[in-house]
Amino acid sequence: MHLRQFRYFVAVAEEHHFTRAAQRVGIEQSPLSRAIRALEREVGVVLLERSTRGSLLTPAGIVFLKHAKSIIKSVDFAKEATRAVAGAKTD
Amino acid sequence: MHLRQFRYFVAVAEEHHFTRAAQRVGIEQSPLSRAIRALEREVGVVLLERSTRGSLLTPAGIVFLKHAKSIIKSVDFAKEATRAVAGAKTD
DNA sequence: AATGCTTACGGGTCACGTAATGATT
DNA sequence: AATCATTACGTGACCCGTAAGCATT
Repeated sequence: MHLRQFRYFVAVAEEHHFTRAAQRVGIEQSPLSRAIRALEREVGVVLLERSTRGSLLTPAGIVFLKHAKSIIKSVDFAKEATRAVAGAKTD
Repeated sequence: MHLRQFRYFVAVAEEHHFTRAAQRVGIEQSPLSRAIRALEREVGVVLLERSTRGSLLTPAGIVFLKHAKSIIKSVDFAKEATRAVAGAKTD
């Protein structure tokens, strides 16, 4: 499970649209579609309801989105906090 | 940043020893060493103090360890919660 | 036909294992 | 010499982009 997948999923969830989400994260629709499928496979749950007019979150997807955003923030914060400690030591 | 790296790091941090940590996570010392180095490079901080008798956490490593464990738990919980919602729907 | 997502294929990067090397006791 | 960690090298898996395909409006 790569953190990249979390960011990809958040983008699709917020855009309701693979094409726009792909532009937002800087890749093409095709690899984005695969990445989301892989994520769904890993979690074992369908997170998005695809249609010809875009993609909406399933109830499970809504739950996962909340967690995913929180985890991304946690990771960023972990890095910052760790750097702060190291910086405080070396400075 | 792969979540695997978090698990690897926790193993080394808790074992104070690359060889034992490698056994614990099911890979060899060599790739484990590289993975930890890559993690340190990505965070931009030295997390472990290596020696011939093992490896101990730096102050920054101690901080990162706490966050890493928390994040791993969060990810596991996110999956469980998401599955629970999906399960509740289909059952 | 147009839009949106998915599958097929080829190429580059990444992660692993084995083996050799470096460093400290 | 023994122990612990780090490069060196080759192989298999993974991720991306391009292109073709399928479904719905």
